[in-house]
Amino acid sequence: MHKDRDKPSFTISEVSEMTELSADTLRYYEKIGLLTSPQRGAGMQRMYTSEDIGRIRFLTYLKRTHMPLKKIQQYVNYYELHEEAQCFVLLDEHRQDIERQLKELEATHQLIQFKLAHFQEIKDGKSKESYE
Amino acid sequence: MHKDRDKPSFTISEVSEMTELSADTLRYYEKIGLLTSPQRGAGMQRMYTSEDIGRIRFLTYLKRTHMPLKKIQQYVNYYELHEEAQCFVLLDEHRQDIERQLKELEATHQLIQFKLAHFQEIKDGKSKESYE
DNA sequence: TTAAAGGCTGGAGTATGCTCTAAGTCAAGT
DNA sequence: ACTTGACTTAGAGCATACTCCAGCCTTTAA
Repeated sequence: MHKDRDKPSFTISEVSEMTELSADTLRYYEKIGLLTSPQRGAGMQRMYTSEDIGRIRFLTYLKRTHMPLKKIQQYVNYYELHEEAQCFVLLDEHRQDIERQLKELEATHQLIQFKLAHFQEIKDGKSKESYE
Repeated sequence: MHKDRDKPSFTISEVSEMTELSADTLRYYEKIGLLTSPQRGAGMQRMYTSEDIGRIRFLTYLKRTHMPLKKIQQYVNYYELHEEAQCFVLLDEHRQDIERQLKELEATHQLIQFKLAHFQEIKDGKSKESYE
């Protein structure tokens, strides 16, 4: 990290470590428009600000909940154009999708607990010959 | 569906409709070993039993909660070999993964609710110029 | 001054999970 | 007899999301 009386800035490998995204992935996200190009330093090196990192963090929240990169891209686009109504729509759709995912995860979680109990019984020898 | 005093059996297109998987996907799952080959009828047509459909349903629970097909394949393999201990391990790993996913979804759900409220305020004109 | 470390670009390659196509078989209805 | 429609196969193609590579440039330390 580089400081000298300006805003702190970070190299790609520092950001990579902080965000757990590879440098390649960070460059890829920039290429496809998920991240705005950061400032460049000596020799064209990317210099990320804390704000850039905040955006990356938000983006990874969306990504980890399976928002497709194309949709994140649209969101970023609208955000940049200050089209809040569109941003709202996209985020609200994703909220609904998250709620659907929660339901599926909960249902499957139950089912798996049930199956695990079943295998546990077999392990304990409580039911020698009962396969479903 | 076909009945004539035997067990009921279903064609691939019937199963496709019931499970919301395309016929191509069903054949693909069979090819990679996620599904055991069903009985064949006249002209080599697949004849799925209710039990087959039960397996497909279980498999889609796993798939919808992001268990990789390779891992489902391993599970099916161990299941067929009656290696319950291995089945247990794989399912328990997936249970942990589901719990991780639930946490991430819940965190992101909160974050999005917050952002949505923010966009709502902008829409209502309550905060004209505040971008984060 | 030179060599190692780290970054740059464009583009090719990979993994996953389907999805589609071509060419053929079979059974039933007209 | 012949057409229609649903099925079969092997294999090619596609979308998504990376991941890696070659070849080059700059900075820094020895």
